[in-house]
Amino acid sequence: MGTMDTTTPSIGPAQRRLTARQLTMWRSLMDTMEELSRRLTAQLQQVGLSRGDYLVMLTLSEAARHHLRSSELADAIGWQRSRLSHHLGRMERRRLVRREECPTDSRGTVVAITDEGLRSFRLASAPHLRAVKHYFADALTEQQLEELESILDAVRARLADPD
Amino acid sequence: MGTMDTTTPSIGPAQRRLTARQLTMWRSLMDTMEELSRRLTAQLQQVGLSRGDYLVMLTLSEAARHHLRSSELADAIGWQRSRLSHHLGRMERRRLVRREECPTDSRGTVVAITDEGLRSFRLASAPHLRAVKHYFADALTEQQLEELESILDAVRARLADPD
DNA sequence: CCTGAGTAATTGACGCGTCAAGCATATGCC
DNA sequence: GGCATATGCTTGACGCGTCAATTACTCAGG
Repeated sequence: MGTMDTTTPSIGPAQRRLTARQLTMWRSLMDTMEELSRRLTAQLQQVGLSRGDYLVMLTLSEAARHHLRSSELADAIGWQRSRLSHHLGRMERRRLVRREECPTDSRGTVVAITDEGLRSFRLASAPHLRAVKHYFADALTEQQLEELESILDAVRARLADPD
Repeated sequence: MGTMDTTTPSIGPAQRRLTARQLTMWRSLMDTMEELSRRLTAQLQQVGLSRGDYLVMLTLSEAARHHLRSSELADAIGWQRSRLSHHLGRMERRRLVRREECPTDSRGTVVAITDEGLRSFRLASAPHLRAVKHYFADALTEQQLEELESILDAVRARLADPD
């Protein structure tokens, strides 16, 4: 139970258990990210959009002719179909997007951003990016940004690993 | 609008706008954290607990006599009261916690973890910590952990800043 | 053609989180 | 004491996210 573990001769994963330091960092990471996320959400909410709304409209606004197949949109933003369906339903009620039949596959749906949606997105965009810059980009040095990149790569490698 | 901005003589925040690199890192950070969070949630779900359940029970299990005032619990885990109320309601239905009148302030509530809750928490704990170790701690070098610490400090400083 | 397997998207149920409103009790001030 | 105000907690409404089930269509093989 002590810090030194005589049963594992320091091969493989450093220790069998998390060190106090690792655990602290983990909690800190979670806390910080959650607060950051809350802050960004609150910022967007001031113009009446959620983070999901923003992401959907960003993707649509960048797409050719401002529309995408529902499944392409889901893949682009990494959402499950059902999540997207629910979200589009809510967005459609607010006239931010429109759903149309897909001409090439009658099972499919094409999602388009409306003029109103585009206006709303453009209005939200500048303050949102400013907030990201303020809380994230301006907080870090170029050096730290690089370090973060390698940290995220390392974690993503773990997530991608089949084991 | 180009990359070089002649109006700001490179003082203050490096650029007026986010660089492509910063924006990419931001998206990467968000994506990675969300996936990490999903993974941890799924892991806990295998033993029938949510992340919230785990956090609440962890805190209670560490408290003197396994109980806390509702507001102390909320502060300890950084939740709003209403969130905690809702969550405790759900946990109480599943007999993981119990709410009792506070003897010193009749407005107050004391929350205690039940035996069943404690059993459930202990059962969940080892695999959960193993997952945190696997996806997070083992992915990073000691060096990276230090870098992450300073990165998180920098962001937290921004979040704490009044402006 | 017709059938069966696969695919696109939606739906319903339910847990979760936030906001605003509400209720009961405590407390400071006259 | 009695009132205003503050505090501790709960509630209801509603947006959000996941899972499992469902509907509607496509398409390959016979």
